[in-house]
Amino acid sequence: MPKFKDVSPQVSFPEMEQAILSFWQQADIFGQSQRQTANGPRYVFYEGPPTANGRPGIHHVLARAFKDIFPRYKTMRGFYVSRKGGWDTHGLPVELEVEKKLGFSGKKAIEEYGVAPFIQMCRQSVYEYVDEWEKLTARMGFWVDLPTAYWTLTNDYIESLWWILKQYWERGLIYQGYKVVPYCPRCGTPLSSHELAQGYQEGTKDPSIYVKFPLRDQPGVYLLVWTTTPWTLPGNVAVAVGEDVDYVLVQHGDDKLWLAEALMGKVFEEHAGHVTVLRHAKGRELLGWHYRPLYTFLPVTQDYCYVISGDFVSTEEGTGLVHIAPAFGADDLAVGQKYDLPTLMTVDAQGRFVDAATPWRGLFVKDADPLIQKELTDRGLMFKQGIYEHTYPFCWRCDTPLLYYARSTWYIKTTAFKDQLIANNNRINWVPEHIRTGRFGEWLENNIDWGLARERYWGTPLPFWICDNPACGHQECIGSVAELNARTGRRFMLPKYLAEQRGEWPDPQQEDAEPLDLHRPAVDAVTWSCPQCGQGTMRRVREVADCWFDSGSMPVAQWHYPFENRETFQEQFPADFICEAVDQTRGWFYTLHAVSTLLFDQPCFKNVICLGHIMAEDGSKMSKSRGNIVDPWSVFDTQGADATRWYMYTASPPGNTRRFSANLVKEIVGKFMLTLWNSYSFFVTYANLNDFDPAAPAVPLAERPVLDRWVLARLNSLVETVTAALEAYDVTGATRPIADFVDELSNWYVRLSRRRFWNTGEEIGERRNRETRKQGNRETGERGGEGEAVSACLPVSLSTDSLAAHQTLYEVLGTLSHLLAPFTPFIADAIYRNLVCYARAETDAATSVPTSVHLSKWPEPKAGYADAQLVADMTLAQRVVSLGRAARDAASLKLRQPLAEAIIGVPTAREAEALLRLADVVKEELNVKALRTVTASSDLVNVVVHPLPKQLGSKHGRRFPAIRQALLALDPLAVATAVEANQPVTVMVDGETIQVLPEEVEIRKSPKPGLTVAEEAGYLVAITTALTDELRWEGWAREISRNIQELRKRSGLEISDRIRTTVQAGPKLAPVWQQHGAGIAADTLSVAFEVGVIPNDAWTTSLRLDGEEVQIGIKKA
RNA sequence: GGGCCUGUAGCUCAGAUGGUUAGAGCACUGUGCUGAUAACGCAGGGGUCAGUGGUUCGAAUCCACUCAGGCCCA
Repeated sequence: MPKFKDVSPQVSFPEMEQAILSFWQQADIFGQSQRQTANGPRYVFYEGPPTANGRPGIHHVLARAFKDIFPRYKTMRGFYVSRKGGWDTHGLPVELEVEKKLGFSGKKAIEEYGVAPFIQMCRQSVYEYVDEWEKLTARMGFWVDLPTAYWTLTNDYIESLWWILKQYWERGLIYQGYKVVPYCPRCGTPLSSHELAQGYQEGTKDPSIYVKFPLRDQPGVYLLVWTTTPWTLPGNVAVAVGEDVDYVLVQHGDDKLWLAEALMGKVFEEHAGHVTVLRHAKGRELLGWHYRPLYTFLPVTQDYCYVISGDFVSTEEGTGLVHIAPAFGADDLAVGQKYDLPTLMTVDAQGRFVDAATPWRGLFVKDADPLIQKELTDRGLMFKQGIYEHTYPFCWRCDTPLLYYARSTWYIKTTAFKDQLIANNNRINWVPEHIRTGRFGEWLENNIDWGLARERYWGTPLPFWICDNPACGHQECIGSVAELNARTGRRFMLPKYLAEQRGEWPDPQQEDAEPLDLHRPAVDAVTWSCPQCGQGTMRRVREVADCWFDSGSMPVAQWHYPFENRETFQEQFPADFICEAVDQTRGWFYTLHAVSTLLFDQPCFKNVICLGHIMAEDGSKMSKSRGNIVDPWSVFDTQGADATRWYMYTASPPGNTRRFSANLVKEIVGKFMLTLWNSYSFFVTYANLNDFDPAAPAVPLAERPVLDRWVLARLNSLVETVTAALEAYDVTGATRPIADFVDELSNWYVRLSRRRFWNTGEEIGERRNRETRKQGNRETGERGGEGEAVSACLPVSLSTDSLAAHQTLYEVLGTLSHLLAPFTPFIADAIYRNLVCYARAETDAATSVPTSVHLSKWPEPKAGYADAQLVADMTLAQRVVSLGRAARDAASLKLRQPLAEAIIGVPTAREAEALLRLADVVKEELNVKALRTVTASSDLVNVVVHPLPKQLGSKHGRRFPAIRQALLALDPLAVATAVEANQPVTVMVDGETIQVLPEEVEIRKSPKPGLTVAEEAGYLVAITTALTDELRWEGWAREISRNIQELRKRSGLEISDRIRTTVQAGPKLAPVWQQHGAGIAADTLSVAFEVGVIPNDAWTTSLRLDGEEVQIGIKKA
């Protein structure tokens, strides 16, 4: 007879996981799972590429844990899921890391060092932690195809990006415009947001000036405008107001001034009493009013200098009228683009006024501030001036105040696709849902063109070449190496990634070809003479692409589309599922969406899980400086990867931030992992003892006891629930029910069914089993006695009842292993491989059972198992049992002592009936001989009428309190009797007759004094406390059994060891031996049970029962 | 400064479309059960449901504002 591998309840999950890992590796289970589904329908997952120039942290484990679920699940449903890995390699963080290593600060140092060696170091730095990433990925059981991963730095990848840009270029979607960046005039370089964050200084003093802008068509009327940067005024092109802000026109001296009403007090604090309000107006009434430009240094062709609307206008400070200079502010530039206003570049790259700004030409802008203030005062346009203290950014290197400053740059015209972006977004299933209209939707609504260029080194070079003849300026976009060859007449060849890595390029096959790395500086050296003017040279622009463009293009570029893999690309686009943390909404999620919408007018992904961030256990941010980082390895090594994953799935909904610590994972081990493991270990122990054969014919469902049918009904609805939740990408909805099920499996099903597993073919457990067995047989009889046929072919050692128990638990555990496979892939496979593979492989090599749960099929619900009524009834039984235990506890009656009767009161007759159907379970659990339900009129209980607010309140609204009063005023017993008879009750309210239906009130029974009861919300259980001798004897027998078991355990006996038992006690105990001796012997595997003198070499124990000393001795038989 | 999210017991989290006694687990105390369990049961302490105001017969739940934390954009 086949046996399962023995399973100890003591388990080290990390060790178990290591064993499973090496099995997966050696049998290539991941590969097999893909090969066996190769012809299946496609399920597409995109890996959001991490950057491997840092160590993976616990937040990466979070994302990878969620990513892993759906590919595994879909594979089990027969889909082919390719799961190409990916690495993000370009970008400023990499450069900064290398700068730090080299001790550099700033682009000047890089240029002096040399761009070529610099990017070589960048290239090396991105591989630095790849090993560690790969190890962690494998250890946590995230199945992703890393050997074929895409790398954004490969020439193939870059060529695909060039192709995309060329598509955009040809459709006129790429243009040169301005972008406002924080800029250090001394270093001559824009600062990244990282750098910016380092240099904020509080208490910075700047001028605060209020300037009068004269209205063109209303002499003597001015817009009062406030600014802290006088030097930006020559760049002014508009004044913004808030449409819904209240403005006033006030008379001040000879001037009429417009400003926000809310700011009058502040602005006129020195002039209180000298101001008269002439007019009120909403901001929108001012829109379009023109004013006379303060300065006209630069030529302007379009309409400008009028009042526009800006949603950024506040009435916190200033005047509520905001000076707009698109060259010197991001809001300004955005609103300037919206209104097609000119961008007046009055300042040069060193922060000095340009020549056209004649009064201040060549002057550093900050130095010009006082001169401008004086000039405005002289012209009578200065209303007042002062000093303003605020927090302002400075250059972290040289401490120079930064200027917000428009730089020429390249844009992708995403705004032209705003409607499509929004429409496509509405086709995406976002988890959590609010992201679609909230964070992401808002972002799309306020879409601005994508600033594509970065003035850096390590990135995808923009493939734009411009003729250096200023008179010509011819521009071209190159979309492939072939095009580059056509332009230059050279024969460039792109080194392939692997060859690149090994230094094996150029390819000896193509010796005449010229290897070209598409990165800077090599690509910068590729020039040709201008086909347009014939005089200039076509030179590449110096910028590289925003690295978000790299990753956002991965659906195309990971396949080197369209140069290769055209079919694969078609098959693998769009993605069914992606998953990253919320910070990616404006990052990867957006760039994927934008690239795809502009290129194909299609959403790039159909379902997306957007994860919240991980916090430390105390809710603070995890950071190196706080020293509260949790190392994933430390958790994997102590608690295991399954438990870590399970914690992440169940702790909180995916979109929420979640706290994390090894302690919280430990809780999962105790509560979930071990509970499951021990149910499994329990099964294996007894299945082996009893020579259970999984291949034996199944006991028909109808013949299985109610407990079996209950757990199978629960299992069936669990399969439905988990499947439906996974289809909806609801991870919490899939996992929490599994956790609940495991708890009930262990603490209800297994606990109540234990004795059925003790049946080893002798009369073991006979006595205790009688009731359960009887029930099973009774039902068999009712349904036509099929049990006979089944019993006939059973191994002699297993009764039908015991076989049913084994088969039921076997099926439950097997199905559970499948349901758990996507979530906790290790324990799932450990259970599966032992229960399903191990025994079969020995006996029946021909049976083709998949060798891993990850190669097997997702379970289907079995309609025949469904039994909602039974599940509901059992819930009621559990509630009653819980109350019954409380009642016993209150009476200090040990559970081991059988009692005569439990009296149960429930609110409805329907529930009373259900309870009687489950009487055996309840009696067993409460250790009582009989069960009785009581009605409202019973003299054991008082009844309280509880009008149900939900029903009555929603029906009668404001009259509910009066109806409630009226109901409570009636005789409760009369109401209760009516309700139990399903009759309505009539009450009078305000002279009106109102019928209250039975379902609109609840009858709560509460105990009359003197009973040992427990009561909750109208459910009550009372226990009779009187003991007869018979009951007492039975209780003693159980006490003795328990002591013998304890002694067996203490003596180191195996569970299956037989013993010889001798007991020694006074005559008071004689009836116990007479009536229960056989039972005690059976329970304790005693082949001999004697009353007499205890042998010297026996293990012994003693106890007192009702003052009587009982000596017990056992020996191994 | 703006947008989105979060705030319920010491800790982690549940609390359909509002319904009158706000729940579970961990931890703590007592007690019971157990030849599967590192478990489990029962009982106990522990809550101004972040705050204020509103809507309603009725608010943890809906609305407004405020406070705190997170993320993104300025």
